[in-house]
Amino acid sequence: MSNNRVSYQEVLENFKALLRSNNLKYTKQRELILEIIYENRGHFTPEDIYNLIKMSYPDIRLGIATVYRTLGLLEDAHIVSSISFGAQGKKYEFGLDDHHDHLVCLKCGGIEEFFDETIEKQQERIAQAHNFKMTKHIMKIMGICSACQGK
Amino acid sequence: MSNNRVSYQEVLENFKALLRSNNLKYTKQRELILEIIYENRGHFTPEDIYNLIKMSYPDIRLGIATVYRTLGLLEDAHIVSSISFGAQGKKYEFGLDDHHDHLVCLKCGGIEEFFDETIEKQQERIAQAHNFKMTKHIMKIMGICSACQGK
DNA sequence: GTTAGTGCAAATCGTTTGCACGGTT
DNA sequence: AACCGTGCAAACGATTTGCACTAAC
Repeated sequence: MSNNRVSYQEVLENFKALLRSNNLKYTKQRELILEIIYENRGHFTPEDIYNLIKMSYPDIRLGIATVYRTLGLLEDAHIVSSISFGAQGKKYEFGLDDHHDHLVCLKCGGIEEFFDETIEKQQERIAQAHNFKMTKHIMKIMGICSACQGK
Repeated sequence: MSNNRVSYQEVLENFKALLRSNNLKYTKQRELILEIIYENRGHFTPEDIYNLIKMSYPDIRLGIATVYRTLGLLEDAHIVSSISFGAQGKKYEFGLDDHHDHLVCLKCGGIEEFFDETIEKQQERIAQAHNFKMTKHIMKIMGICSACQGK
């Protein structure tokens, strides 16, 4: 599902251009956050990302607030997308919000992704029928994943 | 969508029986919370419910914690169901979780409900294809409702 | 040198919890 | 009388914010 075709160089250049055109500054922290989420494909909490960077780059000064601020930036720019877990916070993943959905395991917390054309089409039909201008949709199927069913 | 066929008397008796069979006590607070959410059909935050009760019954002692505790109870018993809005909390509505989904307006915060057989079926197919034991699913279509599109 | 970004700690917000008191059974 | 439920206030956990300092431009 993730967009593996885009090289990190390309992603980084895009990000730099975006920063430039918004009078924002290019900092080591911002680069590292993007790099970490690009390299370690998967779904991470802001704290996960903070810890990964602290581990990989012990000498870089970094506060959790910067991680939150940068993730907001990256999400607005559609470079990363997030999935919400209510009071338990959000998880972020690299990639544009290409309308894929999630299977969430209630036992292990693991996340599988899927894309289903039938559902996408039907959502558009429903929105139309309600005269609703859809900008986003969320679908989560929760249950027990195959790996956890044996336990 | 809501189950208007069930009378309040019936609902209340069910709730009382449930409490009895779990060695829980029947209190004025618990009754009022159920009553308020039954009477005012719609989607309410715990705070909404707290305020509604405070307004309608100024002489009843009530703490917000009791509202949270009772809503948890009612949700476990499938008497009410909730929809989550991330860090912004949950909204509760009367009625069993009969697998209906929501259209959420990003402008006015309003919620419309819908039920779609095609989507329900497709979700089951997807879960099966991933060997996933589905226990619950969430679907939210977000955008601008018809009323807000003029503004 | 100007402006934006940072870490830190304090603040926020929805929710939960410990506890002594009060109500239900 | 026994036990559960309650309100209150403090605790919580994820996130945001005010601020003085630092780094990018």
